[in-house]
Amino acid sequence: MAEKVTIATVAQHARVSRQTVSNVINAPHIVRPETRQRVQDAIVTLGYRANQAARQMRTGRSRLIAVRIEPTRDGINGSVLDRFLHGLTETAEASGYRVMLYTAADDDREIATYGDLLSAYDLDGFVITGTDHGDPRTAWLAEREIPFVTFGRPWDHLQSHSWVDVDGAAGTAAATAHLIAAGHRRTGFIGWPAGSGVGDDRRAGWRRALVETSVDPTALDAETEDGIAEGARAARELLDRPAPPTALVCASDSLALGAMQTLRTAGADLPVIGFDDTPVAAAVGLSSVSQPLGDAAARCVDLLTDLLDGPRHGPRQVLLRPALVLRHPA
Amino acid sequence: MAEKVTIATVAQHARVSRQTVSNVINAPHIVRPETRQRVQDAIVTLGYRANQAARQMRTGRSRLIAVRIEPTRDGINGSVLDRFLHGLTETAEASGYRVMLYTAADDDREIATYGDLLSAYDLDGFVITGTDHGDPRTAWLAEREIPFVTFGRPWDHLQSHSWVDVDGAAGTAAATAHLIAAGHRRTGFIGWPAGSGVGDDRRAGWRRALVETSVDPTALDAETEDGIAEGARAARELLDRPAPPTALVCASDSLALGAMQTLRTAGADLPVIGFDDTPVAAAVGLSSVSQPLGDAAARCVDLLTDLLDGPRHGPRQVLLRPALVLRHPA
DNA sequence: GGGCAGGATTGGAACGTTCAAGTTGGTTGA
DNA sequence: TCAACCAACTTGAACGTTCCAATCCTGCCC
Repeated sequence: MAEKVTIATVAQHARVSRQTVSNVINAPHIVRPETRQRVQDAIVTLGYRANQAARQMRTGRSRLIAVRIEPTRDGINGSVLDRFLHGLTETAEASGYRVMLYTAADDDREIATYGDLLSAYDLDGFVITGTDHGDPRTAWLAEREIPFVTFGRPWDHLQSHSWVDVDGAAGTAAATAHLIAAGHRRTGFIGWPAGSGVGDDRRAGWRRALVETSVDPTALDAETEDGIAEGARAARELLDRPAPPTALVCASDSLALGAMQTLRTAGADLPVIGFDDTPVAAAVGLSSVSQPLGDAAARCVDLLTDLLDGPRHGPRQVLLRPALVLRHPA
Repeated sequence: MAEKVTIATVAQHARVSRQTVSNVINAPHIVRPETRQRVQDAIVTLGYRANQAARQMRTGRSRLIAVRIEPTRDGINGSVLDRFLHGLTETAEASGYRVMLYTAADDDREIATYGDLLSAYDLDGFVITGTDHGDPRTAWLAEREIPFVTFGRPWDHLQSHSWVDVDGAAGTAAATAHLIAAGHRRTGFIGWPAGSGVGDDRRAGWRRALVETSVDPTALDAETEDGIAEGARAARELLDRPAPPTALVCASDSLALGAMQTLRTAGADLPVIGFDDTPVAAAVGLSSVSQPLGDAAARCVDLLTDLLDGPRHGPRQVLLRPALVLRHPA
């Protein structure tokens, strides 16, 4: 094992003081180019790497950001997190940050974990996913002025903190417009009960697209909880109506998958478009609205590092457009 | 914001020295019970939490373990990582460790990242997934005596380091036995080309189950790369043989899914069992061999903390039995 | 040539913890 | 009676970095 190389080793090797080495690293512009070069050479030669713990103790900053890894929800939608985490880690690395994971069974314990992570590890910031109306977590963080970004809009006060989200309405609108263009004026929708921000948003996009072509959406709308069985049931119910839809847009791939099952057993051949572009959709040839998760993760890191490193400007928001992925059932 | 509470604050409050507080935390048995209680009360009252950075600087240990988050492979099998990570994080927390993520495009860069993580963050250990024959990463770590555990057997020298794995052969054997018990003596297998440790293992289980009932496996075996289309092709090829199988076991859910497609279009109704129990399998009602990922993750952490905290004993190995999840296609 | 401004560099101190080497005070044993 | 010992606790130093204040140059102007 090689000797431990510290800032002092580098200083000695480059015949300068510790502080000058530190300056080369943290404020290169105040060091004379000639000296800077000599120090940089020494750093490379010795393979020096700044010790984060020591830096952290002095500065109080850890260059660490925390993300919660959720106790795998229904599984079918869960795999979304994978891609998001990967994007997050990758972008964070590029900005000199690292990602730390944590879990929590509920909001209260999650908040307790914040305290722990902050005082024990000096965490710099948080990325929060799956926010709800009046989320206690964001309130807690905001109150203490701890930097954080949410992936998902706060549906109550849109401007109060930084967030990144995907424009679900634009996604369902695009899906609906695609079906209308293919001749399906009566495109139905299976979505979640009103009240969830995300669900309402996705329904709104579908509704908008229909209204734009002067079709009344009310008779083509089905509300149900998420799930394959629920989707199947809702599809059956829609087909039994007086003027059934000739195509379907769904708020999730789970619902869409259920709908496809109903259609197959009923021998009906309506096009269905899901939401989230999960692996399942790809596997069964289901068209779906795809969230740009890599981008979303990258923007989350950007907004967070903005809060951490950047000059003091208020919170920022980013709304990304999803893409429509068209497939043909096998 | 509350005043920062350090070990000195606690010491003052409990009328003891810093060191005694430190002892209460790290070596309680050497402190008189009475004093210990007083210190512990002070800790609770003040809400003291040991600063990791300071501890780390002194001890050289970070209580951090690193896991790679992979650049989402084919998606269908990828969602396995989610559950594994969650289990890892949860168990690590219980043992007082935290999980840090990293990415790397290839083995070389992964090794470079090890160096970075070790010298900058003083990482205590690594959990490595997806190991291959003669993996350069494990060699690098072993050479430097850095604690690590792999999820997946090293297929060359089984005893050289700690690992956790799932007994794939037991899984396919159970699946095959189940089908045989249902009357399918000619149970076929679709697996990957010989040479991959995991693939060969899964094939071996199927083969063993057949041989036990005196059926010759050779004519019922198909080799192909992983993928839905490949699975479909292999199934067609198997069905065209002189004595086609009456049931199928597959090395992955992707292959199984492809096989199911072929069977449906061919109007054949053979039972199919996949491997990994991915969300896709659950969605389409595919029976599958389920890996106990939560357990596996927990055991990984156990073995790693064993290496880190425990008394010096050699590497250990854990082989977990997978479970057969039976479903009925919708 | 002496004074001065300002950029470049330096040395001491501090962050919060644990290690190593103490100091106390009480008990044992010859 | 006093050395030796032990348990319980304390004190100073060190980990590697950055902050802060001080010092050293260098060139410029009068």
